[in-house]
Amino acid sequence: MRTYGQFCALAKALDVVGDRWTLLIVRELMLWKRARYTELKSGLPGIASNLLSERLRELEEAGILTREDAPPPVAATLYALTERGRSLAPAIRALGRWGAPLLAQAPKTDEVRGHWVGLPVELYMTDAKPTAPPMTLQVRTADYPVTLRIGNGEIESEIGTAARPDATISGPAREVLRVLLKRTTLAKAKASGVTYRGDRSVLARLKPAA
Amino acid sequence: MRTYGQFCALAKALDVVGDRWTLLIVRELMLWKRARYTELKSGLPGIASNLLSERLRELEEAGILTREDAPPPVAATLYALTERGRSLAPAIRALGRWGAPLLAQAPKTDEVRGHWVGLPVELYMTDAKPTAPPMTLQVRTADYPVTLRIGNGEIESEIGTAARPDATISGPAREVLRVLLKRTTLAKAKASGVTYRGDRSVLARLKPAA
DNA sequence: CAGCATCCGCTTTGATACTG
DNA sequence: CAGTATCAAAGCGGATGCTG
Repeated sequence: MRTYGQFCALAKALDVVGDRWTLLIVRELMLWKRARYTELKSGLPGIASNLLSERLRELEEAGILTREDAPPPVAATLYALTERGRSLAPAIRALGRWGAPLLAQAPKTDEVRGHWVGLPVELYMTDAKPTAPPMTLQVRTADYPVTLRIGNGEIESEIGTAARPDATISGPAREVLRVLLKRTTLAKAKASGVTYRGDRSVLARLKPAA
Repeated sequence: MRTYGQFCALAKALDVVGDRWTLLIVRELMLWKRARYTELKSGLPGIASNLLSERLRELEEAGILTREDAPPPVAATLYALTERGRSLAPAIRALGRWGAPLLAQAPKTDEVRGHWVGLPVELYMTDAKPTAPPMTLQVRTADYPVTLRIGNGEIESEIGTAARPDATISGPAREVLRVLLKRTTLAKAKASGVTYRGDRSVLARLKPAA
């Protein structure tokens, strides 16, 4: 491993997570909680297969993630963050907040994944009615579905479907994200292909966090 | 410039500051406020000269820093962060906090620069007596001197000497840093070559920030 | 001397192919 | 599906040279 060899906390952090793709792999694991190799690859468009496998090995050695063999029926390796890995959340949040304004000028050719919407919603939005009973919003875009659980003042995102969501929002990921982040209204977004079914008050519970 | 091509705030941030050395250059500019090329290079041991010049050009294009020619007498280029560049502070802080535990196992061969102590002190310490009049601590290590101004609940570090500091701490950078971060006592540090002259209450004003 | 630009050998990354 | 193998291209580090 190439290191900076500097007695500096920032340099030490970059020694571990400063390589290309590394923080994006951590992002994927934050969203997936537990993911298999191909799921990670699908969320990292453009990564070379050998690079992903090399990074996963380095991150395991650094104690950022663990690999565990799934139980017999499916026979696969599952990757998950360790506590140390999850503690990267503040850094990812800070970098994400810094980078968010750049999304406005993002080229249309940028790759989008439906499950990415979970990250900004968790990072930038909060529960507007912490004392109300928890609600569930199902997000459906082109690829993986995402379930948002809003309650107790917190928002959690999880990849997958919910049994009985209070509402469902569907459409192109970029437009759906704009609605969830309150960058546009549902009415305007409908023209861009966004549809919403169910309880409108779920959407009303999303509030920008400071 | 190589980009990830992902519609994701984190990826966008890494497109700009994810290259090798880039965040360390920003760190240097946070400490120097305004620095010339050779000053930057001295704080980035190991960087190739052409890489530094390339990164500076990229960062200027990205609006992270500006370059201005110093007034005639000295004829040099001065680099300084823009507001956008300074807004990377939360990200650097978060990454630094994450990396700090790794310093404990840092090899003795790691490079150290005296002015680096300014960063952790600004990031992790706070003014224990916000209402007391401001005080000044002069830090002297092998290379550049650093002035710490403690007052109004804040700590500011600046490279350079103060006219009449309330106290002066000198010695090897690593040991001085341990004293300032309260990882050891002044008495114990004296055995490692740390000396302290002046008002002891300056040191008492440094308190770990949460 | 400050601030690069050039050249060269080495390492890392990217794209694709291949295997249990 | 979950990687490993291969190889070309790009990036990096170190040395050196150039220009005010």
